[in-house]
Amino acid sequence: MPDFVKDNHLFHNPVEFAMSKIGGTYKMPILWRLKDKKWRFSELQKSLSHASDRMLSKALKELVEDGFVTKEIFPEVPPRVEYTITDRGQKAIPVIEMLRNYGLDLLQEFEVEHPKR
Amino acid sequence: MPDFVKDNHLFHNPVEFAMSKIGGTYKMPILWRLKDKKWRFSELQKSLSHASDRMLSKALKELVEDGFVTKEIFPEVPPRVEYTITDRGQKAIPVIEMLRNYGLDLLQEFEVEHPKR
DNA sequence: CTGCATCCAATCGGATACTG
DNA sequence: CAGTATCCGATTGGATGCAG
Repeated sequence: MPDFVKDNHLFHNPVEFAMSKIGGTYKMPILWRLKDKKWRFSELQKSLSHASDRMLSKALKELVEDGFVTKEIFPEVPPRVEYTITDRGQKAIPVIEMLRNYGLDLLQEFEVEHPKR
Repeated sequence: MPDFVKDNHLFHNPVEFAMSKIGGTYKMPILWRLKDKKWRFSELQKSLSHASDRMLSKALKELVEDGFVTKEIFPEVPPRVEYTITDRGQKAIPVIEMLRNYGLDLLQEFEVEHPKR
């Protein structure tokens, strides 16, 4: 696999390219939630409580630009926006699922403790 | 999946934990190369030509510390060091392979052009 | 409600120089 | 040959304030 260029950015392997599209802290968690149903911005915000709205907004915007998610704006007051996963986004779900399961295995191996709550 | 703590660092989901172990620019390419055989530092350096030796050294060190790779030092002059994948590292290979194939699919979809050489 | 602007802190990665 | 030390720029992510 030779190097290649996309959007004026240099990549060295397919994994690097994939991670540029669905990597980062929030994109996979977002796609994972959109797997089964539409979500509103505020619902995602509540679910991904550790994400600032700026980061959430940024991740969603890129996912929409790259065609993994569609955005629907309802001209109401107050405004309502719904995010839906696309076919391209659905193709990422098995990858995310495998990464999830692998992460769960690793957690076992490293004997991670869960905090009391 | 609740949040959890490991090595004084907070994680929010299994994917995030997995990526903290095998993510970053160089770890997967390294593991992928070690899949079938031992590699010397200089061989990895030559193969991952875009990685500075500092970055390569850093990634290898973390992979060794986390038990994905073992390091064997031969007391010769000049010194020789060989890196070998462990069982834990082998478990990452199917994940990397899936991510690779997914990346290749995405490259097709996005119709990435390869530079002339 | 949805999200952008601005500013800032932390992390990541590159360049260079140097050592056992 | 196989790294480490140092310095620096780029990128990522958080906090706050504000706007349609």
